[in-house]
Amino acid sequence: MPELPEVETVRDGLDRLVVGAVVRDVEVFRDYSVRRQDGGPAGFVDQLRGRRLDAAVRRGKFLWLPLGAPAGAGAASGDGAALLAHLGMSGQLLVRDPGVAGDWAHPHLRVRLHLRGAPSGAEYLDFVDQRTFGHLSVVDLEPTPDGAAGGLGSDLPAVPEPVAHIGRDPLDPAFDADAVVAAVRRRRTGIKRALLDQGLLSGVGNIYADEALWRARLHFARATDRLRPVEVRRALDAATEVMTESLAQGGTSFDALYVNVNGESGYFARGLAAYGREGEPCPRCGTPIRRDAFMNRSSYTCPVCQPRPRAGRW
DNA sequence: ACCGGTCCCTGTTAGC
DNA sequence: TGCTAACAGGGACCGG
Repeated sequence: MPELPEVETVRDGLDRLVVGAVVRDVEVFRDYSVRRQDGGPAGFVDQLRGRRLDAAVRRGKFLWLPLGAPAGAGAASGDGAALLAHLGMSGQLLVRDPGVAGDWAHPHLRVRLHLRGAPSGAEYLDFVDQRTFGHLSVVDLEPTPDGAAGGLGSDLPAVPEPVAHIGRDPLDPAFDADAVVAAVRRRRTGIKRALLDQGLLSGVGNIYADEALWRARLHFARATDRLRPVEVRRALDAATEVMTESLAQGGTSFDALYVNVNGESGYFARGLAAYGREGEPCPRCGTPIRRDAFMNRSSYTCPVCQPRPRAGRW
């Protein structure tokens, strides 16, 4: 599934390959993929057709392309609008070369944008999504409360309305680790729940939460209000490290005209110390990794490096 | 305001 | 072999 580093790889690809293009036409093959759109599928098409893709911006796992009017048309009103995308767990954005696009169609193609004037010469931007947890919509931009850039990839101090309540992610230059440490410690919950809470910080999913906690040697159930600041900081720094390393590996594995996100990057083949490794030896101490049910999914820990807190003592 | 549980969706895999 | 059930998971949403 696309984690933050994969989404950043996609953002970078869109920045290079389709920013500057005008949307000639839009096809929606699966209404559910635009379920968040005001006005439904017809509204989606109407608000996108004829607009120019002006930038590629990301915060956490949300990705958006601010929209401009095509050359010769009047200026946009207000803070503008953007094409917002969330890839969910199986979404892909595929930039199609006219030489191979032809009648090529993926079985899970949900939305197709027809482009004109892309710097890469690409003809289509395809949204492919097997499990349809992802979605696209055209939304209004609103100013950021702190006046800093809304996300990575643009200096525009604005974010899509659905992103406004999401915290910055650890790869954002404006990410304030000290402030996040303090906010985490004000919560009364477990550390993993806090890491996954997009309101505190964004972009950390189940996999990276487990990897970060393994690196920081913290059990997922440790109480946030009883952790020392240095321990919370260690978890945040570990999350940043894991994502930075993954980005370095994933960013080079995709073809220039095929911006791909399918969870099969090199990272998953060799980078994971704990996640998905039940029964396999901890890379640090050799103890078999343990799997626990947690929040209707799984958590992987080393029972020695990450001892479970005992009630009333931690 | 905070916190935790449930649901959305589909393809793959495990188990009977 | 064929069926069912579990599983993967971010975030909207809802009730306490």
